Amino acid sequence: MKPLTQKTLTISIQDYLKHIYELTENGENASTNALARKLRISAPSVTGMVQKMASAKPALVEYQKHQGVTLTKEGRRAALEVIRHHRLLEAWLVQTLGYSWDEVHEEAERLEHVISEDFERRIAAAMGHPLRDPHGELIPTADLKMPIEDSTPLSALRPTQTGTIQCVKAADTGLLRYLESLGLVPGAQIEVKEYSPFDHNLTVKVGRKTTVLGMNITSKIYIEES
Amino acid sequence: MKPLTQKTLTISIQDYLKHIYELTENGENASTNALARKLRISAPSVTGMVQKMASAKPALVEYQKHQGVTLTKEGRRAALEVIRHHRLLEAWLVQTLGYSWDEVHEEAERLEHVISEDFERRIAAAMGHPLRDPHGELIPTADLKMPIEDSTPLSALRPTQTGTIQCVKAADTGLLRYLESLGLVPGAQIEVKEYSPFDHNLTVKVGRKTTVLGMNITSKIYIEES
DNA sequence: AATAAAATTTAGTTATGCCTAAATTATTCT
DNA sequence: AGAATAATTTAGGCATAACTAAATTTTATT
Ligand SMILES: [Mn+2]
Ligand SMILES: [Mn+2]
Ligand SMILES: [Mn+2]
Ligand SMILES: [Mn+2]
Repeated sequence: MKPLTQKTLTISIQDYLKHIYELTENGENASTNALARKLRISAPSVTGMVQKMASAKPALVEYQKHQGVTLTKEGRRAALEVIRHHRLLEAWLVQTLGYSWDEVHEEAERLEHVISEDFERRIAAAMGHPLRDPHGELIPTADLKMPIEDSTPLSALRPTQTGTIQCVKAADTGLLRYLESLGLVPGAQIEVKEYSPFDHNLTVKVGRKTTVLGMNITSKIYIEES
Repeated sequence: MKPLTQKTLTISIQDYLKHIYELTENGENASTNALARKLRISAPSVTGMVQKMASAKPALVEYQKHQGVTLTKEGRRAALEVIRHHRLLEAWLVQTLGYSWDEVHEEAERLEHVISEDFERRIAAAMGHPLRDPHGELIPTADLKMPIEDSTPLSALRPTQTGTIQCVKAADTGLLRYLESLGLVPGAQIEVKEYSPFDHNLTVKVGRKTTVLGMNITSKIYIEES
């Protein structure tokens, strides 16, 4: 009874799609090696898999030797499906089971591949169809469109600019805990106080705290300017 | 960082363990063919898998050619782990997402293999450590002991005996919906009115309804006599 | 343009977990 | 007991998805 258009994809393929989406969405090239690093799989294994995904019945990716892959319409839809599951699950785990934002990623990573569309609809409805996950990342809509993100990386701001943290693009537990301890969470008001050239450090005021942040961090925090 | 005692078992092996537990718990012999039928896997495949499970590092089953398998202490623990996940999940899906008792089984069947111990603890705590799932089946305790079920199959009762439905051992959606429509759900008070020998039908009064039930059904409904 | 370095692909293996067909063993019937 | 039947196991394959080592192609450097 499963629709022919949405033949069930293996967990591996779902993971490939998700990571290809993330790479290409950031403007990066989804090359074999980039994917291999991201998926923590050897490059030859990735080559084999992308070849398979390219020659699947409805192709999931377009693939040119030595050029990396791009998602087809089918592949993009499937990727957004997985990402929607992941982000809804993260929101659900925080809202109903008291997970903290640094604990949800790993759990969602496993659940995203096995929940039914019914489960997806139920948690979305129970939460009132949230727009963002606990890290502030946009949740693809039920019809699998990715809303447009209008925030800018903190790393692009300069002294006297102010704004609200919209989203933190990170999954690492340690980093997330550190950011939380500094008050760097979605919704927080910030003001850029200083900029050091060469090392690109930013001195940022959050609440009554002032902290110096390196590019490693400022590139992952997205701000809606005010 | 995963404890050596609880090396992660594959989803297939978890399913084998669960089905072996269910067969042996009901006093049935967990023969190759019985398992093959229950798991909907060919008999040769089952032979291969039980051989593997028997020669695993801490053996999960004891296996004698042509004699079927029994669980080792390790295997039993692992089976109860999966069953605890399944039943807690069913309860959770009903209590927090409004699933009906006939919808939960399939979803729990997939989730049971991927939730973390942390997730398990959180849903158990959130529900106040429930003793039974939505079908009334006992949930193994956190330290993986199966509580003792003292109810008896409805099929063993005779006219004038009364009791409360404790549990319905069924997963089939159609059957569960039918039983619900008759009020045959855990907690319902029933009275046996008539017994037809040879076909073993029972005429049962539930609330103000009276129904005739065949062995197929009465053997799956468990009663606490009163 | 030639060479060195990096990225990518091909070739050949491995582990899981399933399958069918054929052989074997156990059980039941005459 | 001997034959028929049923249950079980062995043998040989296949699909998926990983791996390493070696070959190839592309890109960067001199
Ligand atoms: Mn995440
Ligand atoms: Mn979905
Ligand atoms: Mn169930
Ligand atoms: Mn558990």
